[in-house]
Amino acid sequence: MFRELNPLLHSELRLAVMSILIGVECADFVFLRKQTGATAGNLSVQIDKLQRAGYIEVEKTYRGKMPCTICRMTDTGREAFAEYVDALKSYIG
Amino acid sequence: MFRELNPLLHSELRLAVMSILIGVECADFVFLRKQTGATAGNLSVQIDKLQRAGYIEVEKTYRGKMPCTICRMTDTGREAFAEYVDALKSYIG
DNA sequence: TTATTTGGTTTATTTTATAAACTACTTTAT
DNA sequence: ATAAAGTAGTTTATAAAATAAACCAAATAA
Repeated sequence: MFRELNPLLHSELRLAVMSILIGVECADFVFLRKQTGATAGNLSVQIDKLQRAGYIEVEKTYRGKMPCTICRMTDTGREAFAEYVDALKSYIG
Repeated sequence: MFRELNPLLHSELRLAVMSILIGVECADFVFLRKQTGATAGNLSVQIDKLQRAGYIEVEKTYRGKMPCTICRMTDTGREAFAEYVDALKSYIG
């Protein structure tokens, strides 16, 4: 009856990050922070979890002299997101 | 951009309970347990939280000699659920 | 009558989310 | 040149949540 909700995606902030990344080629830390309104610490932790799960790739570069963390979704991430959205529908119709 | 997700509803089990209750007049503990596959302890705790939030009403009766806990959604619950579902759409399109 | 099952609740433990504090710089002002 | 303030994060500590394990009271079955 109810499909299981991937706990890695069933988190407001991680879901927001994935929701952004699914629509763009990539996004940096600052952009994600502004779009989500999250604190830097929270965002840092959640990005890490998504990366460890293989849902996103994280590239550490510099923009000028400033550090810049770029995130992009992986195919695995896309699949997981699609499945999560589908599973959600078993709850909210 | 992203609407806030009511943390009381953003929980797999509580969401499942609400999802069941929105479709029926009422449902008892045993039914909810079977439909959700949750443990009794977990279900007990989550029903309590939904009740305290005013999202469901809980009636303690007996079916024959056996205790029977009947749950039904309140108007407040219906509103909260509708808003939650709506907010979710800002994430999953 | 003594298990076993049913229908739960309570308490303890683990996991998760979040905030606070910190690091390593860069930029601006003095 | 130096101090103060800002940027881009990470790490660590704390609060909150989910879950499991243990328990209880009554009913039923052996």
